[in-house]
Amino acid sequence: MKKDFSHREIEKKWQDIWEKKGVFRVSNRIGEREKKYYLLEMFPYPSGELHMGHVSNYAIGDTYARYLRRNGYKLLYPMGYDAMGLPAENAAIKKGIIPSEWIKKCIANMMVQQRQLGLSYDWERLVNTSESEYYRWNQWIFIKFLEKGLAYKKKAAINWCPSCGTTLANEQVENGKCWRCASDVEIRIKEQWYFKITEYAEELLNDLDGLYGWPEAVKIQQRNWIGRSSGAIVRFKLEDSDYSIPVFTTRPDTLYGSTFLLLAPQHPEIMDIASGNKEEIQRFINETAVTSIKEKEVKEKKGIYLGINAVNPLNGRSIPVYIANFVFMEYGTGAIMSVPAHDQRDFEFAKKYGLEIVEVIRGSDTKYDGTCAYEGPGKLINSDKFSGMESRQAIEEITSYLEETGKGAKSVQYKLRDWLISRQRYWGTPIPVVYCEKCGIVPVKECDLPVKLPGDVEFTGKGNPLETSSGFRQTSCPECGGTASRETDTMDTFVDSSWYFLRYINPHTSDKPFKTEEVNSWLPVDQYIGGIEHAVLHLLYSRFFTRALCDLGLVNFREPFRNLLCQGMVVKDGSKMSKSRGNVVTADEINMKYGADTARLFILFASPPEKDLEWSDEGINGCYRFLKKLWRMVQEETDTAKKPDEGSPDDKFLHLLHNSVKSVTIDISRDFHFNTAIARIMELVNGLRDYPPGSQERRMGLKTAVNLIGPFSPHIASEMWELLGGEKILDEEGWPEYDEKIISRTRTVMEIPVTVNGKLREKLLVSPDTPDADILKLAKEKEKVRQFIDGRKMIKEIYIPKKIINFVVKEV
RNA sequence: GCCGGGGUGAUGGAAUGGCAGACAUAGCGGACUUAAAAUCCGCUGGCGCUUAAGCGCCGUGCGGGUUCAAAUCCCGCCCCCGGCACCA
Repeated sequence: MKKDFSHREIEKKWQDIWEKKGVFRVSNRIGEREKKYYLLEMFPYPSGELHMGHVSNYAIGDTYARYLRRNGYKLLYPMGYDAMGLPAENAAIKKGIIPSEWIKKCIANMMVQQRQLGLSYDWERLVNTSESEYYRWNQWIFIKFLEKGLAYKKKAAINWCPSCGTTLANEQVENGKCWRCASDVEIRIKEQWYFKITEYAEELLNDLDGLYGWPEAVKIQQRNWIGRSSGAIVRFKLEDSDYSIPVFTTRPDTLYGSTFLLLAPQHPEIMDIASGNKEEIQRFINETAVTSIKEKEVKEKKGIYLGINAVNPLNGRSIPVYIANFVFMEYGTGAIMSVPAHDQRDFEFAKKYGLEIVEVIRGSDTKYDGTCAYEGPGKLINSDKFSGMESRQAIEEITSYLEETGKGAKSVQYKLRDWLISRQRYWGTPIPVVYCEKCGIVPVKECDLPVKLPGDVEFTGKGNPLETSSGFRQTSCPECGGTASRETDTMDTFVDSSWYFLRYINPHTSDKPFKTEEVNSWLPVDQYIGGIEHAVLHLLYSRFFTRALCDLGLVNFREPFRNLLCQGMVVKDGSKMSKSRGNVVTADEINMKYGADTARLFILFASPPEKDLEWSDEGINGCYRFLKKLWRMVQEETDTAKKPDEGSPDDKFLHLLHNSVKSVTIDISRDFHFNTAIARIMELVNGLRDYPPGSQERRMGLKTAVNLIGPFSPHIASEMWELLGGEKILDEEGWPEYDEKIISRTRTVMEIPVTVNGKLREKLLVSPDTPDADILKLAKEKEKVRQFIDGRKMIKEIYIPKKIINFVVKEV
């Protein structure tokens, strides 16, 4: 009799069987009676080494995948690699390895480790975004976007990461630092390519309401990021000029209190309207416009007078026009009307430059007191015919008045900016346009795609390596055939991940990105699993892409991910496990010691999936012990010559069995509470010790326990299933069923806690068919209960059937 | 500052209005063993009473409230984590 199991042997055996039999492959055709399910994990950047954070992500997905298959779903469960991006390029700079070679090795390593974890992907659908067969479709989509006006080029203030040597989208700057390398981001002016995500701002916002399967936290983050504000655009005419300056405000009710205007330093019309010292103004602009946005601290407010005044459109007052360093060009109209009495920023500015402050809103309990702005709502004062009105109403009426008199209009603005996709790096998708002196910007012809990354480049660590290729840049114009130069910017790698989930359906299709009909039949993704750090990045970009592709007629749905599970981070020493932080516990080291089955079981048992987990080996041994125990019981069982007895198993056992199956099923399917599901399986196994080897209870219970543990620890479960005489391999077996009727029929005794004034005094054991009145009577007869009710006045007798009794008594 | 999420034994966690601490880990005690490992059994929230079986009181960040009953709902506060941060 073998005592312990050899995880290495068993895991290898079953991985080979699964692969040989192609158990997890799935065809694109969905039969009429088949229930399809698309389960997806956020694909990884192939760092080359899996750590426990990855294991957590994949264990959640794979366990659920195996559960779904066993419950009759036709399951699509693919894996791929987000293989473009800076780390590979940095490796090239540091170690002189070509990125494509480097990344191939990394992917190979990742795949080996993923297989060793026993993940049940359909490997034939592998997607690698760094292959030209993938990224050519980025280029193709780019050209479609260009044709539709969804891709465009503009010169604007951009975020520049000096360490990565490239521009960044707004979403990729966190607290003024680069999301990848945490360097301070600088603001520069640069001409760059953008995707027009703002075109979908309203829809991206509104449709969040329909995403019932998404965590509220993610939806809120997206809502805040999109940042919708409604208000009015008000035009301020300049004195002695035909110019007027439009400003956006959410508080038209404060318009009478507007005593100056502020323009963003980058405002394009400054030099046309300024009449002060232009040199000084230019100096101010230079100082403030291009700067670092490193800040937790709010910068000191600074401004400069333009030497010109505007007219307040309501009261005709002459008000000065300034430039101010805290006004954003990218938001609203790049100009604001300042109401110092009712906006703290304007208040500070007014104090600094000695500008007039006029109170126009008076709140009921707080109001403007001269020390700081009053920003709340209230009754209007000093506002002509609007005086006395409440803010809410005044906003409406003043806006209508502005519309009637042609001085303004209702307006909605968003914080969301267009997605800057240009990157000055090599290891990304070349943007497929050329610059022709005669024809201007010309897209590469579809038939000439892909524009491949050239091999003859130098990685010096300075500048864009693409510019060092001798042949890449020089090309001919697709329109006129004349000499032209190729764009050397590549795309943000978030472009790759914005549609990879569609490519899994047709990973090898070479004449289009994917087959629309098949994609429509599988998508949206039924369950997506990934980290919350992508709440606004990848998840917002993908929602935008899906809509844009829908409007291009390429898909027929607008939301890509129906349900979203954000798993918690695996944390070590206080920060997220990652190779760059050097705090990883690798999947390999855990795997060597305990095996994949234990590693998976433990990480799922340690906490519910959405919670962060501070990694610790403490406890993993418990899961290892549990599997060993189960294994030993199965060995005992197969060693027993005795045939299981006939007749029906005892009620206590049946109750335990069916209840266990029920709990495990509910815990997995309702809310991914794998930790409690595993606890229930442990209880079942512990309960089986009451029955001797060879008894039918033991035999039945073991089979069920092995079956239930299958999704979590698939190798050893498959092996045990075989040992127990399972005919099919476990992953092709059905999921155990439970019978609610058996659960209630076999409930032999009911334990009813009896409390007096809410304090537990006794537990009453009764048969489940005892009438309620008798239960109360029995409870009152109990010695322990009488101690607390005798001689006192009974106020109330509460019996919540099958749950609890509470007697409310009063001292007399 | 604003918006989220959270705070339960020594530890990971369970319980979402009805027995607080399931299931584990760690610890302690015992069995087996020459010994250790492995395995198995028992105990394990705090305080107090009791020779003992047992019993009582307290206890889910803090303070109040609702309720027959609160970790769970409501109000106020403290602390931790995450996101946003001069967006007019």
